[in-house]
Order: sequence, then structure tokens, then C-alpha cells
Amino acid sequence: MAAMDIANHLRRHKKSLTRARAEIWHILTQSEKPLSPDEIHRRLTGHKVDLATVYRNLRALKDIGLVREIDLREAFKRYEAILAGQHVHHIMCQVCGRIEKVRHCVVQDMANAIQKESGFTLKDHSLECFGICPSCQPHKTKAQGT
Amino acid sequence: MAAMDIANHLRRHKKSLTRARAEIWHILTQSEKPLSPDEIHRRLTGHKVDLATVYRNLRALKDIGLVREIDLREAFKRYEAILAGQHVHHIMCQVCGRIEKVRHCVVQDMANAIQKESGFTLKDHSLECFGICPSCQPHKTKAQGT
DNA sequence: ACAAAAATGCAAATCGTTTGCAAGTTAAGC
DNA sequence: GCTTAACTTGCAAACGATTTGCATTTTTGT
Repeated sequence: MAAMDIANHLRRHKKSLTRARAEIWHILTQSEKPLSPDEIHRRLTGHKVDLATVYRNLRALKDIGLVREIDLREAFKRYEAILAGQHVHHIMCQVCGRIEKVRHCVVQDMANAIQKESGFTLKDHSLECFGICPSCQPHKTKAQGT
Repeated sequence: MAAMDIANHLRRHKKSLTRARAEIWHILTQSEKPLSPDEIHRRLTGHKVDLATVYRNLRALKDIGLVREIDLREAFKRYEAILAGQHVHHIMCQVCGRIEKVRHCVVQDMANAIQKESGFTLKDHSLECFGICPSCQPHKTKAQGT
């Protein structure tokens, strides 16, 4: 999704390109990691934008495919801009909380196996990883479910 | 985790094997799919157990590795018993909500790639799939982020 | 059986997120 | 540019899942 296209993309879905929307989109595209609604809200600099508006816009952007919602087992969800159809997963350090992107993904390889095993057609998936980042090694952490 | 071992496992962690705990564990081991705290609560038949107690026990069981917490993009989390070190993922039908297990998992194959790419050591991951189950084909659904 | 530790019920509190509504902003056509 | 309909926003209240304080009850280890 090129930055230029956002206005058209919104228009196609009968959505307006509002100041809040533009600012939120800009913040997301500039961030190296997915952000929580609250983090986004705190980064808004211009005119006052209500947190409820941030939530409403994140949902709107998600609904039309501009934004991805990510669950890293925190108390809240995170959001990131979907750029150029990229397929991204994340790995979060269980010690320091650092979040990085993981571009390698083998899940599509599972599609056939899943199709055979369950008869489901795979449409989408969430894959989030947890581990220990280089600077936190060799800490130990408690086991977690998968 | 053999059913027999639960008492010992709890004892090792200074936890008691209470009636509520035993009942919740039984319900989880008998379920074919992960259950929400509320579903578990409603399935409790014996003496009255408060919903808060269900939450406290699920957390306790999760903390000592007997239970796995699962996020299927619903408003709540689901929980399932971890039996015999099984490694399980899930696929939920985007049309009817049916949930099935997916035993095939290729994520471990990603470990090396992730290690190289980010320097993280992979400790754990969440992989939940969404698609269309056999009886709901060939419905169409809106796209979702990954 | 006892004392100490752990768990429970109940009610209130949290906290992320959503919603109703009146007022403000944006889009589309003229 | 102006006008109206459609879409958004701020604000406050509502929500729903989950958590917590505390007095009481149950379980544990001896």
C-alpha cells in the first residue's frame, strides 16, 4: 500500500481522509514496530484527538485492509501499517520486550497439510514468536504454552 | 501430562488440589476444543464455584504449565489442557466458528531462519489459523490481517 | 488433629475497548 | 465556492473480560 494510495483506498470504501486518520497512518508507517492504541494516541502531536477516535480509526483502517492487528500476549492489541502486501510476523523478547519483524514464514507450507487434515481452506493465520533477543542472552524464562 | 500426575505437579509448585481445580482440569481434559473461562464456569456442576475462582485457577494452571492459553481473535481467551507434551495449533472457521486442532506444525523449521535473521533464540510461538471449514465452503469472507 | 499456607466467595475495582449522541468535518455535485 | 448528505469526532457513559481486597473456608504437611 503506497502512501499516495491511502486517500483513494479510503474513498473506495466510503471513508474520509481526516486529519486524525492521516496522522495515525503516518505514525504507523514511521514506526519500526507495531504500536498500541495508547502509544499511537500519545504520539499524536497536532490538534487534540480523542483516544476513542484512535480506536475507531484503527478499526476502520483494519477493516479496509490498511492496518494489521497483532496480539503479542499483552493486555492490549498492537497495530501496524500493511505496506506493499508484505507478510510479516513478529518475535518479542521474553526478557526485555523488544519486538522485531520476522519475514521468513513457512506457514503457507502448512496449507496443504491443513487442508488434508481438517478439510479447512486456510485463509489467514496469526504467528507470533517469543524468545530471547541477542542482548538478553543467556537469561532463562519460564515455559509458556504454544 | 498424565491425569495422575496433576496432584504431584501441583504439589511441586506449592499448589493445592482443590475441588474446583480438579473439576476444571477434568472439564478441560474432556473438551475437544479450547474453552473460555465462562464456558468452563457454566460446565461446573458440583458445588458452586465463582467465576473469579475459575480465572484464578486457569492462571495458576497456566503458570505451572498444565494449561495453554489460546487467542482466536475473540473477545476472550480460551484454555486447553496440555497433555503429554503435545504441540497443537488451531484452525477456526471464519463462517461458523468451528474450532479444530492442527497437529502439523512447521514453525520449528523456522527457528534457524529466525535465529539467523534476528539473533533471537526461539522459545515459544502462537500460531492460530483461520479459514473455511468443509461444511461452510464455498462462502466468502472479508480479508483479515495476518 | 493442628497450625500454617493456600484457595474461595463476594463485591468492588480495573482496564482496554466500544457506543450514544450532539456538534464538527469531509465529500460530491452544482 | 456553496450546500447538503454522509461521515467523523469529542465527550462521557457503558461494557465486558479479568483482577483484586478481604474475611472466611479448605487443604496441606507434620
